Amino acid sequence: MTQHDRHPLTLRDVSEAAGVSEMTVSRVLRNKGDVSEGTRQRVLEAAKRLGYVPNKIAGALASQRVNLVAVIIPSMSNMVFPEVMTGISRVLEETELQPVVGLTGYRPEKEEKVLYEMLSWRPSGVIIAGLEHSDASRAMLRASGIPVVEIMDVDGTPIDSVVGISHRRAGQQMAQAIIKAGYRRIGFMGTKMPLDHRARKRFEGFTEALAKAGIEMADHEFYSGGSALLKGREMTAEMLRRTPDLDFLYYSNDMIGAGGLLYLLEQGIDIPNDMGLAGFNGVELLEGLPRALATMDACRLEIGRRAAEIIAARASNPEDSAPVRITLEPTLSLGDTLRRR
Amino acid sequence: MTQHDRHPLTLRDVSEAAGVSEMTVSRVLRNKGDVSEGTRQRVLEAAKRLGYVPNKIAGALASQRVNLVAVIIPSMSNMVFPEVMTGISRVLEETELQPVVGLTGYRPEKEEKVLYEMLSWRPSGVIIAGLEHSDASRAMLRASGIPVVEIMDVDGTPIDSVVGISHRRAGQQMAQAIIKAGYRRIGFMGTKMPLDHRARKRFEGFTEALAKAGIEMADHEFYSGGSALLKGREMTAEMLRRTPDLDFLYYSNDMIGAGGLLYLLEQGIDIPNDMGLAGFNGVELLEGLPRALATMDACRLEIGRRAAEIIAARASNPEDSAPVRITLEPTLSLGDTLRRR
DNA sequence: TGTCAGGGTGTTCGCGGTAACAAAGGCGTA
DNA sequence: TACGCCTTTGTTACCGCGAACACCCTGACA
Repeated sequence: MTQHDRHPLTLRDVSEAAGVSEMTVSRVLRNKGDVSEGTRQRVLEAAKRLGYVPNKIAGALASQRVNLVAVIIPSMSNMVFPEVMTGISRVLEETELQPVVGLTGYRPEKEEKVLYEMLSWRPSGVIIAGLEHSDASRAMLRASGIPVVEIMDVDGTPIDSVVGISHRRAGQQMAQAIIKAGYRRIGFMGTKMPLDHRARKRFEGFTEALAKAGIEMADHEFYSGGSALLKGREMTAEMLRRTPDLDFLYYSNDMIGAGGLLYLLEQGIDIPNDMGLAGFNGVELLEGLPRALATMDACRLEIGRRAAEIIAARASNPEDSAPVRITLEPTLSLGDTLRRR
Repeated sequence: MTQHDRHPLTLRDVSEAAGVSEMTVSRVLRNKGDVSEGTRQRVLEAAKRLGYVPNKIAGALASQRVNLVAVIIPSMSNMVFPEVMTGISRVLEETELQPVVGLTGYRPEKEEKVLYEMLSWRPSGVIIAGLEHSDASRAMLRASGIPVVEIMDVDGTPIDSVVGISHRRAGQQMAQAIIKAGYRRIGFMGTKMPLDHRARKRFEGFTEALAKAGIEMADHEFYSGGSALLKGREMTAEMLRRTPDLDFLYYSNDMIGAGGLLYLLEQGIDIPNDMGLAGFNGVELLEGLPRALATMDACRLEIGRRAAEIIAARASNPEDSAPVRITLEPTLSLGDTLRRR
């Protein structure tokens, strides 16, 4: 099985070993066209014996088909995108398509580079997070002529198809739920990420809804970097020192929310009566916490699934190229940290 | 910039637009060979105006060079592999190489499929988790003729290069630390993963070292699936009900350890005096916990970094093909849950 | 026995680039 | 002015495979 490091194996090597033409080998290995059972076996045996692995580069060039789907997301380290990926993979596993991930780190110029790199492999489709892209990125996507699905967010103008939730509305709904529960002195903690448009939209929706109810945000703080759990703990301590009369803390993600929750429990504060808490995302982690944190599910799995379905449908039927817009509804779960009235 | 959906753009389109040959365009876009500043500008302008993105498939076929590195790992959902990826990315970002990830779900047959798929793109190197692979996988890797780095684990026989820690020894060291601290009634909780060879080796090393000290494990339990934090909580409760006289709990990962820690704190148990705890991995998450869990850093970032360096070195200098073996030393951190004597 | 249909196999060509070499022009120098 | 050298540009021949088509052979049927 070992190569005496001659030239790399090609179809020709297999075809010679099996005593047939290259084309026949190609047909056997792709299960395309009719090949008699006898030759099929001979070819498979030869391919296996040689340890032949087809060259998809050549195949893709010849057939003008690439079974890759570019997935362009900011990061894999917070809990949200891995779950989106899971949704995508589940769907694509049923097809010939394969996801390939590119990370942008929330930076538009990196996004542009990654996109360029990805498109140069001529994928069958692109799934990309967010609706905000540089002009050049937009131009590339449009010029590529392949299906594009923008995910996570629906507040804006998509290039082609889009699957997501309205983060603005999510922020509003959370504010309404908090007000309805009777909280009035509300603090906010979140990531300092001017480029995380979805966090920004939630924040804007949140303050808007507060304003509409005649409430002004009592305090807020932004952080960046570090262990989110620890940051949540530290920021909570600091904010309560600074603004002791708060009766509610809204966190831009569940991880810092969990840090705040652990801190407050240690301080012996009565949750949710003296202090209410809420996060955002509905991460699985929360299940093990002493109290269930109020949160809002961002439909991450579903978003991935739907986006992949759109790409898969278009790949198998390129004529059907009508853009799709899917707006999912996040569900609010009150948990144990938002009192019910 | 928009295409009137004619055929996709090629070098020829750019060359005609710029009034030069295809070869010259190719040279400009790759910064290869001498091109006069005048034509260079004309070509760049034309390429930009048309929105041309080079076709790497054709380029790779012609040049027999692919700037991809296949990274084959079990999963992205536990905290360990994302950090390995970070290490890999940091190094590869300095080069022309790009990582492409494939997930195996700890299943050898999936690994084989993913590997086949990856190799069919003729990457410049392979980084693959673990030393245990199917015969077919091994054969493919060897036949590929490209650099292979097996990571995470060094207890076994590598195909080519290897970077990792000895999980067997890690288990032994933890056992020794626990015994030295005076604990005697020790329980173990971990994942039920017959295919997670590294967890198994740690467990074996752990029990071996206990045995050598004349101690038998007092209780153990394995879980699978679900929220790790919650599982840690539940298993801990159950184990203490079943075996109330335990004085130490060793968890196979930090996440279930954190669940156990939270549970025990709620129960008002004196940690680390009445009960000691330890996990494995040194995840960042732990920093926000009420107590720092004793744990052992698995050198994940460093492993990723070193593996990528090996691939990068070989890619830039293919003659230098001597296999490398790197054994990293995990550092034990006692935290607040393992008493010091 | 000749014809036709259709399964099984081979041949040709080109996908879109790049390596290697060839050619064209500009320049200094003998 | 002729020569050679260097810089810049073009030409040719693939890279490994698959689409399209050509071909051969066998068997059913008239």
